[in-house]
Amino acid sequence: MKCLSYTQFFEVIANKTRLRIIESLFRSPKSVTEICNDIKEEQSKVSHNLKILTDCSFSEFKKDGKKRVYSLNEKTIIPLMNIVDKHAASHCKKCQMLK
Amino acid sequence: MKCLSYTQFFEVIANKTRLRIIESLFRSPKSVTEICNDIKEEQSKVSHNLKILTDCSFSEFKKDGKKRVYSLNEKTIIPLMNIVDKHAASHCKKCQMLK
DNA sequence: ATAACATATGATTTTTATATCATATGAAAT
DNA sequence: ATTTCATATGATATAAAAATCATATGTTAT
Repeated sequence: MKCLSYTQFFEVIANKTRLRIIESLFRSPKSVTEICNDIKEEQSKVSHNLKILTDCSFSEFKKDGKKRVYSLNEKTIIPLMNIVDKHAASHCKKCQMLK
Repeated sequence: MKCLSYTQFFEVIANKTRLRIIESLFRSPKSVTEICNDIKEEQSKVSHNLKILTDCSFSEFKKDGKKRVYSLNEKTIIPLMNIVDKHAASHCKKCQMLK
C-alpha cells in the first residue's frame, strides 16, 4: 500500500461509486462482474474504482480462475462507518426523527 | 446540521485546506484571522471552508465581539483520525519503517 | 492456436469541487 | 454617523476527479 495522508485516505472513500462497491462487498465478496450486476454499473468504471480501493487496502482480491474475487477490509471500514452513524445520530435532527 | 450521507460526510474532510484547519483548531480554538495566520491561507478561503465544516458539525463557533472563535467537534474528529492512523500502521510498509 | 470470457488500463471528455476576487454584512470604536 | 476591523457570501475562473470509450491483457476451454 502506498503511504496515505489523511486527505488521500478520505478521498478514497468520499465517492459515491466506491461507497456502493463497499456496501456490495460488505454483503458478500464478489467478482467484478457480480459487483457490476449488483450495483448496476459498467465494468470499466467498477474496475477503475476497485483499483483505487485496493491500492489503499480498503479491499483485496484473490484469484479464482479467470475471475478476481474482491472482499472488504472490514477492520477499517466497519469502525469508520460506526463513527459516521454516531456523528449523524448526535448532530442531525432529521436523522433522530427517523428513529 | 443537514442530514449527511456517507459520501457527504467524507467529502467534507477529504480536503487539504479543511484538514489543515482541523489540525489548527485541534491545537487550540481560534478566530478566523488567527487560523489564517496559523495556516497561511487567505481569509475568504478559510471562511468558505469553515462554513462547510460547521454546517456538518465538524466545528462550531462562539461569538466574541466582532470575532468568531471556532473550535473542533473532537468527539467525531479524534476517533476518526485514530482509525486512519491504525489503518496506515497495519497496511503501509513505509509507515511501519518510520516507527 | 484460436476463440471466448473476465478484467485491467490508457486517453479523453465530462463533471464536480476548489480557489479566487470583489463585495457585502456586522460589530465595535471614534 | 462614519470609519475600521472581522468575517461572510456570491459569482466566476481554475483545477481536480470521475466517467467513458476503446483497447489491451490474462485465463480457460475448444
